[in-house]
Amino acid sequence: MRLSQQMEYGMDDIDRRLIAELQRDASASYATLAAAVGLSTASAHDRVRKLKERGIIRRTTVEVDPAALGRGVLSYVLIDANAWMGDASTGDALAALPEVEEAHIIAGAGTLLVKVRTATTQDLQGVLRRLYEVPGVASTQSIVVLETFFERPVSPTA
Amino acid sequence: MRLSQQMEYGMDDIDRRLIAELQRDASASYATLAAAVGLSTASAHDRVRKLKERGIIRRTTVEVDPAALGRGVLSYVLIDANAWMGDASTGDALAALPEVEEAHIIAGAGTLLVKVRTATTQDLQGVLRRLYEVPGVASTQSIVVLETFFERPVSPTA
DNA sequence: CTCATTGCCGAACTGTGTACGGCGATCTTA
DNA sequence: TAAGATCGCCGTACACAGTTCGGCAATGAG
Repeated sequence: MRLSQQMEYGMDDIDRRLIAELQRDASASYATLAAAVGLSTASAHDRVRKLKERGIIRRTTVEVDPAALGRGVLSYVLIDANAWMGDASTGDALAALPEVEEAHIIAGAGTLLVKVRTATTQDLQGVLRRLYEVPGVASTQSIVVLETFFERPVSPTA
Repeated sequence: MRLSQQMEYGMDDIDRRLIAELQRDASASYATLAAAVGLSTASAHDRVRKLKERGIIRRTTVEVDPAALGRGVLSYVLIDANAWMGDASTGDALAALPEVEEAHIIAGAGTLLVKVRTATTQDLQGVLRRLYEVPGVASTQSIVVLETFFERPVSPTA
């Protein structure tokens, strides 16, 4: 076992560059992908296959313009609870709301933090009403995003 | 011009189902993709190509396990400003920090909201120190995520 | 020193992406 | 109402890319 920077995932620098390329354009051919990292097509294919097998690459997906889907307004909602909300049932109840994109349990003042995308601020109002129907929700505090500088994938570079 | 639910993007139900399938697995073949929505291979190919041309599908990418990249700790940082931070230079300065995944200008109490991924909470400390070097940053308030219920793509369904 | 393991490569095969032409329906316009 | 244009859908064919296979060299273990 050799020394590792944080934990042993068996990732070397070529793997990180492969991930960076795939994050940029997962539709690129294995030939161009291999050329970008200085490997043969077969080797690049091997490495990407292993990254998927190990669960490091979870899936290949598409990034969509939220406004085109009627989700042009981004908000974050802090939730205070009057009961324990750490069980899976809470996650299921939040996942049932299609406008909720992320749901986290947090440390500090509040209890929950959810990321919400709606068409309008009126629709955010509707989501808040449905949030109050989730067991344990005592109060909410909404943060509406006026402008987004950037949203990008996890950086593979240290 | 027919009536639309929110704004005219020329999206019909088949387009939304195609997007949902691609979000689930963008590596699927056009044959299986077409079968999932009840179309021929050529038609599915046509629709996806147009969705990309119109910018509705921005890119195909991969979802990566953040922990494997040394980004196992997720935090949100609220920033209060003592100067105007709405210019692009602020966005550039934040984008220079690889741990910052999102940066937004928000309404309400604070001024900025950034999403940060680090290996440890000590590393979050380091990011905060560098955040204070960004012009305009007066104070910060960190929200550390203890557990994530889910993170998922934008829902194409109404 | 020998063996096992690992990562890399070239080449062949198979499947898929991609482009093309034609068909029918819908909407426009005269 | 009739004629034309536009749009979406489809089947087909070809070239390209994904995928697999066997072999080679380097590394590490026994």
